[in-house]
Amino acid sequence: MILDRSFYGRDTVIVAKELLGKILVRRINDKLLSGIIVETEAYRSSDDPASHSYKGITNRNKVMFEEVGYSYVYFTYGNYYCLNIVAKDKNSDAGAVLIRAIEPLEGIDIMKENRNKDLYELTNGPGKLTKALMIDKRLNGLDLTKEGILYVRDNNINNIEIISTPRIGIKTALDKYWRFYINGNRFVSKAKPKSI
DNA sequence: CTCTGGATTAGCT
DNA sequence: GCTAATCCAGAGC
Repeated sequence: MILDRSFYGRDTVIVAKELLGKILVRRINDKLLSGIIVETEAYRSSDDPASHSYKGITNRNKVMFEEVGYSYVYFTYGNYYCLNIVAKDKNSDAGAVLIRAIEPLEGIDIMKENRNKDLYELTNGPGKLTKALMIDKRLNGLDLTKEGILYVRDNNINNIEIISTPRIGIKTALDKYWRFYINGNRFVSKAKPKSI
């Protein structure tokens, strides 16, 4: 039921696409907060100038170089955390999938307390969903293939149409269409890539 | 040690 | 559509 290590041990771009429709689960004490992943981006390694791991290993990005299926949480723009899941095939030294948006399922009341916003503004962006789910740097480097405080459940979804576009908020590698989202889903972020 | 800019968001025009 | 807020990581000296 929980996605296992082999799911993440494939090409980062494939995993980004296949994470759409899966369920991200965050447990806080005995409460579950969850949502369907509706928007992702793939960030690879030395072949991807937009990736944190492009120039090699640092203290911040080291989990991207380690075992797949672990969380990579980083802080940005002075206010926000972004959640990634380490994913790469065995020929690649680093890679991760950024979770950009989810569709809330369980724990919506708690998400509203955390965000003080209406339903459609709770989790429709990478910095928004981490706030809604109370994800910060303390959750960096967790094994998401175990049923702990953060994991991803499998889910059977049919008839979704996947759109790919350049990634959001970057200035390089705009020729790589490594952002994926579920067409028509209202919880996808409203951000637009620089070129499309 | 200092400086620069960011895988963003909210709020204003 | 535009931009301030906000602070840390990474790079350069």
